[in-house]
Amino acid sequence: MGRQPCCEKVGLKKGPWTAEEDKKLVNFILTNGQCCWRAVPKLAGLLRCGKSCRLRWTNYLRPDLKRGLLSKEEEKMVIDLHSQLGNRWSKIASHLPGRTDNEIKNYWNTHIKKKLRKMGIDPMTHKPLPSVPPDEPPQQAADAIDRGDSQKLDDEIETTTSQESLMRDMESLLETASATSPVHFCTDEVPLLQPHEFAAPSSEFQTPCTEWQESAYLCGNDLDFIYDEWESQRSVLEDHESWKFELF
DNA sequence: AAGCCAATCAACCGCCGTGAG
DNA sequence: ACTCACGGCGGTTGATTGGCT
Repeated sequence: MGRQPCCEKVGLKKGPWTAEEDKKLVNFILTNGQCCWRAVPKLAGLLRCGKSCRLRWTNYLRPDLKRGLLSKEEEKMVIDLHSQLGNRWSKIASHLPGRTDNEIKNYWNTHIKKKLRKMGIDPMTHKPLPSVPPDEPPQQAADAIDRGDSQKLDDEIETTTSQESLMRDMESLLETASATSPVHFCTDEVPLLQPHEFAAPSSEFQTPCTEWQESAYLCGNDLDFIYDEWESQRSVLEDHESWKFELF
């Protein structure tokens, strides 16, 4: 006997969210806060699975989300945390305010993984990849020799040399990150947020709102209404304990 | 201009841990 | 102790976009 589906799938909409659906979801959550996700679509008038609503909110509509590529510092932190935690994206994301696990996972798979490999570092173990012995040129360089392609050969040598120096850079970078990171824990011991860490003073509470317009712009949808809603209902939110918990 | 391919990222799927009954 | 529903997580998929030929 299999598990019951999380919701009735018949007649539910799938695929990309429309601006109209976003509007409904945001309006509902701003008015009611986050309650039982299973009930959200019904109450908000959405033909979506509760899970889908939660995902849309946490990964895209939440007003405290940052947008755009990760900064150098964030990237360093992700690499460092990944070396300690592995693919525990939500744990990694919890150390990067405004970033979601999905975003970090995607960024890792599309950018960092590639970058580390290029530098001769195994992205899973964070150790040097099994390399070709120094006296044996890499295959591409060997091919260049075979073809007598001196320019290509120069390029390969240049690449190999810069890979070595990049790898040294990365090693020292990781050491620095480990030494300076405020995060100190072993693999199975992830610190929980203390109450003072998420109960933000009211001045900080406004920070997400200042970024909201830009987020709306960057995500391409017409989300000005969300910003307006957010502003107009902020006083309500400030009294809402669950919101404080979720946002900070 | 058109077709192809790779990169990107939002969204989905299915499993797992947890807590209530 | 057990079952079940729920939220959360990580892996994967697929639509879209941009670059190249």
